[in-house]
Amino acid sequence: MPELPEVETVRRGLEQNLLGWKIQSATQLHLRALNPRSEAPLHAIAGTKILELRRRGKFLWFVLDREYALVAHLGMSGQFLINPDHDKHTRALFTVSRGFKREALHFNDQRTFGWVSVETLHDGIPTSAMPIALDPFEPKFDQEAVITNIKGRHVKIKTAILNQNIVSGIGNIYADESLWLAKIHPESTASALSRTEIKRVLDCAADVMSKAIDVGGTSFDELYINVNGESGYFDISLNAYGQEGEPCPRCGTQIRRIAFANRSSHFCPRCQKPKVTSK
DNA sequence: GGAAATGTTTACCG
DNA sequence: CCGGTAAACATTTC
Repeated sequence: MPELPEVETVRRGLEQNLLGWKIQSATQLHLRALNPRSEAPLHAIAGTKILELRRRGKFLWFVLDREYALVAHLGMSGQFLINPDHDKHTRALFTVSRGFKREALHFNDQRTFGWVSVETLHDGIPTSAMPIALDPFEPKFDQEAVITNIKGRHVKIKTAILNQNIVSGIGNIYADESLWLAKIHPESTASALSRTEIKRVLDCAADVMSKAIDVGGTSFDELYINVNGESGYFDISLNAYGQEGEPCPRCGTQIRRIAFANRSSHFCPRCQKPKVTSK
């Protein structure tokens, strides 16, 4: 469940189910399941208690009653499942307990781009998330600074908002949805946009992701589900992403799909006119 | 068989 | 060194 709203959905699910629980065992089952930059083997967190579940952008971590935190990035297909009825693609396995209760927490990941790691915290942030920018929902998110940063770049606006070092949490779905809502063409040059337009994109991103969180994120299939296996419902609210050929909900013009960085961009050719400068 | 899929890292270039 | 771009990573499905 990969973008900010899906990661937040997982964070809430873990929080509701496992806060205060003890991690009895932590086992790595796949070579790539542990981030190479992990500061300790996975079993180093055995015996710890889960105090807090935190998130920045797409990074998720368990605060424990020990020096180390359990950090996770879901990549393209990672998921946390509590007592699933299958072992499909389980890359790491945790046994958790509270009193006499005992449950299995699976980290599953079909495409193995996701990972877990054991890391120290620095001012509350794990080492691997240090270079990651704040996401739009953090109280200290400095929108003015982000606008200035984006305005100074000679890249497509979509590239800028996907850059996790500028603003974190936005992925391909919510980038397309944010730009559609803001009426900005994904290939517009960032520096060619006004501060007002860039602000609109950021405001729309927060708006879209907030609404997605409210309904449990976007689930197209079984790959993107909550810790209890439930799907999110935001897919029915998508206006641009995956809507090629469908009428734009605003003006009726057919949504167009174009290639973008080994993937796709979806936009309304009438509502979203490109604003481009060569250099 | 080719293309595409909700992500990040790395090498490479000017 | 910097900013920017493109390929690579792995697996599955259409």
